[in-house]
Amino acid sequence: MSLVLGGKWKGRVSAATAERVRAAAAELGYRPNLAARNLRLGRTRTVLLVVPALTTEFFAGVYTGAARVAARHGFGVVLYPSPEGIGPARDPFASAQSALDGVIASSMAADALSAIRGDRGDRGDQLPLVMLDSDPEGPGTATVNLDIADGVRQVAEHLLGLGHRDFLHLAADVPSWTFEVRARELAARLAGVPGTRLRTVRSPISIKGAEAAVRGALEGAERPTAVVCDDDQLAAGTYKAARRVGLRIPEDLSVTGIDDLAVATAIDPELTTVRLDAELFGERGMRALLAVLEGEEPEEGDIPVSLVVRGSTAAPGA
Amino acid sequence: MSLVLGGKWKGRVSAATAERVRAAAAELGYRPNLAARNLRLGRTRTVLLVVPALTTEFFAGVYTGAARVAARHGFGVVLYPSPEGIGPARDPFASAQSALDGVIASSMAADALSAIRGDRGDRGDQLPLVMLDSDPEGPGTATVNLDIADGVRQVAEHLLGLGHRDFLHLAADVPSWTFEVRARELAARLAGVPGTRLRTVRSPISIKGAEAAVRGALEGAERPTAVVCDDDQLAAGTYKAARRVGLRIPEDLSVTGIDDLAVATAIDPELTTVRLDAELFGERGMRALLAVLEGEEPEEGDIPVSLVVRGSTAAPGA
DNA sequence: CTCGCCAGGTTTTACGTATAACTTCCGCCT
DNA sequence: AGGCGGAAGTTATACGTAAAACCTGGCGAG
Repeated sequence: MSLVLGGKWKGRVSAATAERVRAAAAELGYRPNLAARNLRLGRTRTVLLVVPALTTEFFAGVYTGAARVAARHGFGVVLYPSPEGIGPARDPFASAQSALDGVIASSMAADALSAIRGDRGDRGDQLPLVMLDSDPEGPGTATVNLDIADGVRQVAEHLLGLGHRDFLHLAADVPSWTFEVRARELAARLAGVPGTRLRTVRSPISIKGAEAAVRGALEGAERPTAVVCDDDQLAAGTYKAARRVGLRIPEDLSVTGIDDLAVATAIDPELTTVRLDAELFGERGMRALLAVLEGEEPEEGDIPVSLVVRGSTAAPGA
Repeated sequence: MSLVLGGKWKGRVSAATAERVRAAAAELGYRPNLAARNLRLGRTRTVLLVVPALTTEFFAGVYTGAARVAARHGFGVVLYPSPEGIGPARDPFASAQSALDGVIASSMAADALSAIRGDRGDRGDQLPLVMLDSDPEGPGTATVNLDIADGVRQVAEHLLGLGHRDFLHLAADVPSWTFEVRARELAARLAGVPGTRLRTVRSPISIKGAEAAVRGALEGAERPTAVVCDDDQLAAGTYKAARRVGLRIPEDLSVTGIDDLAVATAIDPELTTVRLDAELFGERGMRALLAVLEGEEPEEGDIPVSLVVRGSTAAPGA
């Protein structure tokens, strides 16, 4: 019976019988029991996606992309949002280990990741692990990254081209490789231009937090002419702070973001930002994991990003 | 061995032996095999959450709340975003049926729901189903609702109190009980006040869509003084349309939303809206499902909502 | 002193699947 | 005609757990 549905009955069962079996299965409404199948096969066709928080469009997009590819291959994707979202579920990774074929994890889920690493360190079992947005030299069977460095370079290029020289980097206060890259790349690109100035302010990723964090830097004569934000939410907070201190965007202050979330076009003026294809990111992550499971080489190369120029950037003092 | 870890070894195994077993299990790094356990017990401690799309903060919050309660009871939550997000995965519900203990479904996931209903109709197996935001008289073992009617009533009250009489209802063009309630309740509340006018415009739930849909209604002398939106995203679109036609908010036009998403405070002025506690919604949904599984009666009563008055509403012609 | 009972421990079975191993039957070649 | 090979079909086994069923030995009561 499993032969027929499994599809590999050539030379084992006659075509007529196969058809009879199919008819009978349909008649009785037969559905294979997943638990039994998983037990027998020793694999579950389920992967774990570890994300920092689901409450952001970005990771919702990553999930959607990963789930789409997964479904195409008969896989399912379960989520492991970081503990602060779910509460103190002790070691859900370890307890679910036998129910997983692999893991995809964002480097932004640092806390969850350390739990995983700890567990894997204790014992020998190596569950395939694909890291997203993470140091290629770091842990993980494979790494899939967005070409954030290129995005930051494009932002710097754009602002320099408009004539800006006094920059403020509104950085996400989250310890993650992807944010290190943004800071490093921005500094590197600006270092080549004489007469530029680059200051940095850190903020948690939220509109309110960014507004509070950046406000002081926008007051007084020493204020920058352009604010480069690690994220669209930080940019939205910058809008609010600018309004508070009486600065017009883009006339008095240029602002850029990264992500191209819905909020980027909800605010006025619409935000110049770097578009990240979250769904493609998820797809690539899942494809990489599938490749690892098949024993193949994962696709190489970072995922390209693109600068979307909107109304929040202009020449300084325009 | 399973006895000790199961916790019900009183009168079966001596305390000393239980301790020895525990020590040995820890030593060997023993982890129970989930597939085998599920097969043996005939239940999986996994529930399916059916949502229209994950790319919205709201359902991300619902998931977070549901997952939190689930984790506390040793349950996991897997997602079934509607097909358009995932692609044509045939009948994932049916195929995963044996791997589920129950289902929580939003009425907004109409397409996915019909698949579920169809499958359940064919056969006798009744998987516990908790409906969210849905007609209490409709299908489902239990129903958990937000008190949207009360929220709409508060919005109407607030605007009437400010002196508004000419209303536009920007309605979500999604066939769902929750949106029917909003329309019905708004009309009912306004029907009691002489001299009021209520028009309706429909729009898909997106900023761009709303901007295009509402723009025409804001031009000309016949324009309303207040726009009541089914959702914060629709409100954000209304902001953009208002700006296009040169209307100031709130001086020329009052706008209200529902949800209290991040976008509500990102836009300027901040949006007067009805706060829905998405996480609590998810928690209640999960608790109801757990109650059903335990054979108990689910908690009664709608979840209260609250009007958050911000800067987008004022007296007409202020 | 013997029987019975019960705490404490060991063996057995079933869950539903996938597949290896085994049986049966028929036709064809030598 | 005998046997041999392969197609078609049948039976057996293992996956790892939970729990029922089944042993065992010691102690108290009659």
